[in-house]
Amino acid sequence: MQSQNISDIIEKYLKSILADSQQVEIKRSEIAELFNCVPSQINYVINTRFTIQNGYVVKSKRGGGGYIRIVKVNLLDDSDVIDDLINIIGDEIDFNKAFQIIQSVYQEGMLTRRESNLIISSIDKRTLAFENRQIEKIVRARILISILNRLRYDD
Amino acid sequence: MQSQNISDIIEKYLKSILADSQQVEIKRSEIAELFNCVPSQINYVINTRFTIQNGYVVKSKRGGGGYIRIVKVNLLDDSDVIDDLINIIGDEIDFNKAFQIIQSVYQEGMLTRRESNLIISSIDKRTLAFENRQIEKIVRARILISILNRLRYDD
DNA sequence: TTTAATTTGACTAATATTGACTTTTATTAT
DNA sequence: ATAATAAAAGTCAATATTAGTCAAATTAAA
Repeated sequence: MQSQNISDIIEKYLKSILADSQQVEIKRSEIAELFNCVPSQINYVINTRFTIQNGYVVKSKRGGGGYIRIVKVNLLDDSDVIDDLINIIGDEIDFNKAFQIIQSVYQEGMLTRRESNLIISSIDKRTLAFENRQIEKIVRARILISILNRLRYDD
Repeated sequence: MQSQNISDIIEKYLKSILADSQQVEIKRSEIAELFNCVPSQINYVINTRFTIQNGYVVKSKRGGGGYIRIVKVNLLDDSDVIDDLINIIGDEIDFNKAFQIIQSVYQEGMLTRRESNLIISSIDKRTLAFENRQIEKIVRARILISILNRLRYDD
């Protein structure tokens, strides 16, 4: 019923492989042919759905025998992870990126599902919609950073 | 059997589907065509009849393969307490009042201690400090309301 | 009559798709 | 070894495909 665009379908395909193994290696043109799309669409899928915020690292090689490899990474020490994420966030951040960050923090086990949902509510577009589009992103970054910093210590 | 305006008819149509399943996913333009109205009327119907107070959560995506999904959620018993709190908050709120509200929601057992602390981090004065003092309060009110609305239902 | 609800459409924003062109790497021919 | 060619993947901008917003116009209700 849902996700009828090719990008979502390709995403699901790749993630179904990643459910069983730590990484997946593809040949761009083969996947493009398999799903009847242009090769650059594979890049689009990777750039929008397999970012580091999402917990994936991508490596590729051109030329004969070229490939794209997507590796699922577990982030190591919580405190380092938090530093990295705060750096990624910077001074402003859009909702999609913020969502991905919360998602990966959740997957790290640093937030419960309920906590994640509450945070997502607090930073979503409707909540932070303003005349000034930039303020929205700035506020979102501040909230997120504040919460991540709060996760550095218990109670 | 009165008031057969298009909005009511569309509402009934969607609710008849929701009588059988937990959610309905539509393509805005298709429904608009089906009922011979402009696409934005679908937004009107959703905004006026499928709100969280009524027990619906709406998610959508634009672009190719876009959709609008309406999900029926179980409202928890605290839903009218939440109504009251949202009224108290209004359009803006200072930190102290917000803190009290979170505290009482915590004492009601609707938030864990950790959740409360995360929320407080996200709305504290430093997080929301702005040139304009009023914006701070407005943002705080929005965040708080958004979180309270999220507490109306589980998962 | 006054107010609230509905309808409409022009404009905006987000997301996806496509393809021409570029860059990198490997292989083959000289 | 070196140069030419082939075989990948990358980039980027144009276009297409949705949904969202907002306010004016219209209609219904009080």
